[in-house]
Amino acid sequence: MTELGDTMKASKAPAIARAAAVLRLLGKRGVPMGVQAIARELGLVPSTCLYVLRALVAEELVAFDADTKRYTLDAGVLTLARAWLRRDQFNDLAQAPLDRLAREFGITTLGVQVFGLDHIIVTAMSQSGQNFQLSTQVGSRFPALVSATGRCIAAFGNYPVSELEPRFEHLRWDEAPSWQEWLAQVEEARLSGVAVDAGHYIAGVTVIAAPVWKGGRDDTRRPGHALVAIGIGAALRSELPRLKEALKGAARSLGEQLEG
Amino acid sequence: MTELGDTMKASKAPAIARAAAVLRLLGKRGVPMGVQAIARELGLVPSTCLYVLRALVAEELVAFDADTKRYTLDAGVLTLARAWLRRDQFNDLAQAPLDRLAREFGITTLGVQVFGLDHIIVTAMSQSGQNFQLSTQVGSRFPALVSATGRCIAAFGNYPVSELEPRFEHLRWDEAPSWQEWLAQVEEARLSGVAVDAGHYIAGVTVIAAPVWKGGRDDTRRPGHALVAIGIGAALRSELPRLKEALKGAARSLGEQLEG
DNA sequence: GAATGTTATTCTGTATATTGAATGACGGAA
DNA sequence: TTCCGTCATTCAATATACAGAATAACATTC
Repeated sequence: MTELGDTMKASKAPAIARAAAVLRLLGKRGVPMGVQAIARELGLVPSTCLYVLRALVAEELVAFDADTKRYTLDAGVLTLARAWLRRDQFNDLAQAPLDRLAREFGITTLGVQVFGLDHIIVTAMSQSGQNFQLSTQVGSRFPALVSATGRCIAAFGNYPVSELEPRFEHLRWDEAPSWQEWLAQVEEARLSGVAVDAGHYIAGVTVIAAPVWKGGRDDTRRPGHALVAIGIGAALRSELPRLKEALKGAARSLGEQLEG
Repeated sequence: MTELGDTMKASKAPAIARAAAVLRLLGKRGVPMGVQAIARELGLVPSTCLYVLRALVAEELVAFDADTKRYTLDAGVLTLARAWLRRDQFNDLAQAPLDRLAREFGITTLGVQVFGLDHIIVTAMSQSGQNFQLSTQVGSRFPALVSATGRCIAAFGNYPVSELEPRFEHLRWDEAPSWQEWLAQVEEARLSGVAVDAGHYIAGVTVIAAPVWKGGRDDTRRPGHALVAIGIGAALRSELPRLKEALKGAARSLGEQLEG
């Protein structure tokens, strides 16, 4: 599409951009797809698409069913992911405090990695086993500015308002806040060091996020990660102040441990 | 290197083979690496390697530290893996019986995907929480012919002996069986429908593997998956016959459910 | 401070990956 | 059956990604 075209033309290895686009498409769709369908969707020439697919099959990143001539993701992607999980320092260090918080407060906690104003990816998760819990999966992507992490990124990223507003407009919420409300909440997050989403993103669910800076807090740089706590709003209310402090503390000490 | 050269020259999209090789290298090493080091290791020209890396960074599959000029895997690989896990039919269906077996026998169970005679990848795992357990991680790769899965693949894959022997020679075992012993064990697996490795691969540990055929057993095709049970040899002895039957049954019924 | 070994990066001609049209292969409709 | 549309795949011409040398930016060592 147009987005693919941009990343491709700039690069000196456009095949890689195409390959990544194919992998992501196959991941998103989930259903086995034929060459033509993939090519059409991505705006690729069918023959080129075929070569890309063949190369990916050779690498075991894509599986090919010779009978139906359909392609799907293959298990090779798992191997890469495992390697990443094993070596990511944030992930290693985050798991213990996330577990502790989840257990102590009976909530779900997440570690996320921030990709600018585009999106965040969940890289670690812990759930208190007791009863039902909201939960995502490791690897999930969310728009950067949504929910508590969104306010967190806005509050500590030093982005100009002109960059924030257009992105804000496109977000989906259960109970969307107004632009002015949101700005006020961002300002509050900046002052308190923790961002809160009280039922806006998902009705009845409170989300809290604290920024993590490599090597400790540094207001001149943008936080690369965040710790997130998710709980039922009603059940959380009395504990909220304590949880905010606990999350902020965990995020701070985690940041100080990062990068030696 | 030579292997990379082969897959590359055959392909009409060599950049993808290079990209995959870079990703795997970064995954294997775990440490951040510079352009030159990567290029040297893979037998690439530094400039080409640089372009590959830049493309991968643009796709968020590789992270670049501008200060140290070092590259590592990035979280994007996780997103792909998650997409794969969510829609792999074998994985979905395998988890429940794996959990059941793990709990009932107090062992670790695995679901694996077979890649010909090359290797297998662990795609699902279940551990009985009680005490210490041998365990791998989802995403791990093993040589195809090693341990119980190896005998399983040899027994049901209809491979000519001439293809098996050279690969067999290169395997690493705690207590390597002789070629003749191994062939006898393979034959036994063929007759009984389950393969057993009694302390050969890892001393003191018994591994059992049963083949899974899409759409039910079909001796004209090769099994694409297998269920594996891992337990301490001594603790398992009395239960072994029952476990073998249980694993075989689970593998059969799983195969029948696959592919609609 | 000069010299030497690194490193990452830019530059340029050419081998080649990409393209779009042509060819086959298939499946459903008439 | 024969037609038609759609599919995957091959092919030959050309735009371009790539290899290799040259450059630039470092550290380290003398």
